[in-house]
Amino acid sequence: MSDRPVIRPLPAIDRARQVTDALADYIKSAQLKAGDRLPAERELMSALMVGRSTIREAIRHFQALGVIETRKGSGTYLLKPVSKATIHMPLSLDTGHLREALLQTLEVRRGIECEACMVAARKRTDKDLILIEQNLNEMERVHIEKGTSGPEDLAFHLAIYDATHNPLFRQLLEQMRETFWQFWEHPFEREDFARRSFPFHRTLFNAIAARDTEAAREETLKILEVVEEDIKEMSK
Amino acid sequence: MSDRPVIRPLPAIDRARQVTDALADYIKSAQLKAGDRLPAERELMSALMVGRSTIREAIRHFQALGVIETRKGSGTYLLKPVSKATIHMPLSLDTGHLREALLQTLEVRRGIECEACMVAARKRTDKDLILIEQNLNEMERVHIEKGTSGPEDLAFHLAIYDATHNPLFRQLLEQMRETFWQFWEHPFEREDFARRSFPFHRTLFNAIAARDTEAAREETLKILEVVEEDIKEMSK
DNA sequence: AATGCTAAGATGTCAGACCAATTTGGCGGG
DNA sequence: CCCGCCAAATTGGTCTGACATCTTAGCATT
Repeated sequence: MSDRPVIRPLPAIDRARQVTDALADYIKSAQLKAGDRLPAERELMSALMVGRSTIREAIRHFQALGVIETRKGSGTYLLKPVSKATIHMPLSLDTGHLREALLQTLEVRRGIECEACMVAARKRTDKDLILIEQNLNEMERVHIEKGTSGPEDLAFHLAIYDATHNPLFRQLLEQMRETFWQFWEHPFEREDFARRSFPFHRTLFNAIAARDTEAAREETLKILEVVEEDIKEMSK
Repeated sequence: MSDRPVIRPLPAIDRARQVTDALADYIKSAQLKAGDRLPAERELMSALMVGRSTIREAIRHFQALGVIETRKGSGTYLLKPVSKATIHMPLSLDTGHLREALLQTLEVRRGIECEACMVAARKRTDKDLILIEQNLNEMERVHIEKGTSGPEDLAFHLAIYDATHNPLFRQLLEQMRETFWQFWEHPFEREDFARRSFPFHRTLFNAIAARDTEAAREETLKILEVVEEDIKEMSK
């Protein structure tokens, strides 16, 4: 019984890829931001003229990649904007204990973080420098006031990453932080974690301001050494 | 109306997570290696007592993470052994053009690669050193004989990554290479790509042999500088 | 023994139904 | 008029069954 030729001539290969691409394209074209809600599965289904299971498998794909999140009864939400051209690079880390995973990740982070600060020292514009200093001042203010500074510390480092004018640094380092926040026993939030690294933030800023790449590397290493010691201490 | 208590008492939360965990556990317990075939969907279905769609969504999850691969009509195959405890860290990279992506990635790679070589210089055992030198000798032999050495060059660097005793270095750097091999116009394989970096491989080895971390960093930087110049030249 | 064909088995997709959680809107009481 | 409660609509989660398509292996023919 001839289903006549084809309204949808695409059965060629890989409908799944087509759907993930279509989803990514929609996200891009609709200018969706993190937190925005995506169309319901049944809407996508009729819009793309594919079965619901196909839609769901595409959603699961992005879910695994940390791009979207589903909330039962509510909808699916965007976590990180993507496009069809986005390159996904999933890493799998196998270690015995969490402590080991943390330290190994820190070792890699040391390489990336040092390079980021060196590049920032070389490529930063005056505007970048102003932003970094603002975040540093805010961080120091909060630190002195409350004795600790979680979000402000992060903001300071992110400002440095942005000063590299290479988005990969921010994406990589931010994602590494996030991943371990998931596995961390949140309630810990030790008030004194990495507190000893506090003074090196100002010296790191000075190095970047002076465009002194080697000094920037030195100061970054000092900060990370404190982090390493504290991780070893806490997870003992 | 009592469906009586429960054959499957688990509807609690997250059946999907349960299935991915079950799959990961099976992979671990069955000692599956890369390339091995997993049970058919319908087998898993009856074994775990869940619907086929649930199984498929779990498979799609691992597929997105690069853990398994499905071949229509054949089966699903394991790419990277995992366990329930495996930490997955998906990275998403957004860049404009390929040239830009290559250079930005290289910038990050410089950080990681330098750190890897420095750590290798510090932590390498004598056995690691022997392996590295074997790969170096083979690479030099092929290079002199054929004028180029793609796989042998890779093997040399992988041996260095392994000498760090931190699996993350190998995973990250190998994955970065792989990812761009996908997007590369394969036919390129320019015979002279990075050829000028050839002599620095021996000096890098000497630095690692001498446990001289700073020298290892210097030689690695020289290699990567050649790579950067060649990328700029070729993608012009 | 080599070859070609068929059937079994696998994944890929679609459709329909029901469940459970959330959201929404209307209704009634304050 | 406002607030709170409850029911209906919406939405993701799962199961079942069916069919298509590709792969593989075994069988029969030459």
